[in-house]
Amino acid sequence: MTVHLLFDNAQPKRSRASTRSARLVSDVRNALFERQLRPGDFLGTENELAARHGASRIVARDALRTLEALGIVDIRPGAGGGARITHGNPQLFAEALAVQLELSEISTAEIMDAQRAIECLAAELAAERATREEHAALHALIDEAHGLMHDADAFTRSSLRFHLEIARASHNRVLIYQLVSLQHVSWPSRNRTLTRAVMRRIVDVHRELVERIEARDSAGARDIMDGHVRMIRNRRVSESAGTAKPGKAMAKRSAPGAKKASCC
Amino acid sequence: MTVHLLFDNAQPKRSRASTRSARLVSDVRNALFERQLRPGDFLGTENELAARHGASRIVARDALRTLEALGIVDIRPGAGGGARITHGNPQLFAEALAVQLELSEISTAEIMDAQRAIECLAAELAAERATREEHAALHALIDEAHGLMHDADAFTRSSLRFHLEIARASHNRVLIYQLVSLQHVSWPSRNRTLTRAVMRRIVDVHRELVERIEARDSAGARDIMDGHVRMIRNRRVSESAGTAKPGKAMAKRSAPGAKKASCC
DNA sequence: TGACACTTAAAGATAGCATCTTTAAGCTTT
DNA sequence: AAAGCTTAAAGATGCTATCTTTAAGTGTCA
Repeated sequence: MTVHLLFDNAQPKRSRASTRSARLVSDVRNALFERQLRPGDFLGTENELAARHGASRIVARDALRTLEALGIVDIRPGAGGGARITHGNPQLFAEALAVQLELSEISTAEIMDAQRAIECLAAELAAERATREEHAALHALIDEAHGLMHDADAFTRSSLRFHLEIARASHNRVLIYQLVSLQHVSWPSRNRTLTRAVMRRIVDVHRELVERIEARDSAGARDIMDGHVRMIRNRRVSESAGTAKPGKAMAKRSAPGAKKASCC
Repeated sequence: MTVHLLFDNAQPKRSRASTRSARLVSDVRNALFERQLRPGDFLGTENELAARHGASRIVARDALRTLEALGIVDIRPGAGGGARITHGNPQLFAEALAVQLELSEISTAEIMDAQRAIECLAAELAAERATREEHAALHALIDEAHGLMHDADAFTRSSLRFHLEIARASHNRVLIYQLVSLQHVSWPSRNRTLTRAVMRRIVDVHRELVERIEARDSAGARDIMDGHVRMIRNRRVSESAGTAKPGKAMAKRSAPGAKKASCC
């Protein structure tokens, strides 16, 4: 793997790349990509790290805060504590994507298109690979949604779980990670303009989708999912058209005298 | 947006969620999702943040290290410096995904499947939306690759840029972000077992792909990309089968006496 | 225009206290 | 003697305070 080589020239501007803590972070990350460090390995305590690098505790602390935020290490206080390399944490990654999409001011349409790509493949692979247990789980979620048609919010959440379960049935963790991320930014958790008729149609489509998956009809599953997500996309886009995002005009360049933070 | 609501119950264990710096981070992130803070806004200096929260400078410093790692703020020293909300940074997000995939010990096959989903949609959308300039850029990259067939490494890098250019032509930034991320972990930057015949076939496929894109044939473009990425996937999987990853057996649980870091 | 000093703010160092967690010793009970 | 509970000690981060050094703008004066 030569991943770090690709990243090294993408460091923040200039100054931050040359601080001692940034170098420490870089060392750890490179060691990780070179497989010299593996999940679960003990990295050291603040004082050990500082001593090993001939720096003060502040430097080690800064580096650990960064590594922690990147989801690379897990820090525990107390005897036997210290920093350890974590096992993966999808949630954290989902958050990173959500933040970046927010900061980049990306439109709902773009997000939903990407979601379509993920979900179509998930359906396709689920048809090829889903187990009997996963088939049963999907049926259970359909029944659950069917029983929640009186509560639009609960119905939406159940439907969200259904889509996620299909990704699980694809047995591809990358798809799961990406879907979790995109759902976080694209699915409103409440008050959709959701009529009873729409709910019924959604349940029908879900049911048909599971039929194709059980029949191991990957092309059919993909097609149904494609149409389904396109429908969702169009609903979302027209909904968010009302609550138009503040355009770039509001996001003033950081000129001298830019808006001061009144909160935080 | 109610994104933060979804995340709040996904905080790290327990201890770190209740520190002063973690609360400060949380405040800023929530303000961001609630649109009280926008890219470019000035957040304050270490001392200002500390004073505003009635904490010491170290607390503000810890929080800023975390926010910086999350790609939320940009910090500059000197007069007129301090912390500002960044505009999006795709690179940083790509890195986050690369790290998580590494830590989760995900297989090449999983990554390449996900990449197929992304690239197929990119091809489809590129066929619908690409401009004349983007058509020209694609042609230029094909010519470039054609002239680099004597150098397998350079050919590979050029080919990588070609795929990325198609994502750009899709005019969907989410697809671009995701492709950049996946390429970082899936594409070897050198010494593939790349024969002249394979290179020629790749150039041919790329050329055909651009033809379909120019003809606005989205289904055709998707089909070609699908087959192309499947081929790449199979090559990668068989290549990585030789250099088998160290299995979970090596990643010992952080038992007392787990491997000590010899580096970093 | 260019060199130089001044100001601002982060980077880094040092010392110390506070607080929380885990470990382990010691005691009790069965 | 073994199991379980209590408690004390040790270990590590959390937080504070103060200081020096370095980097980045800004303005001044030649």
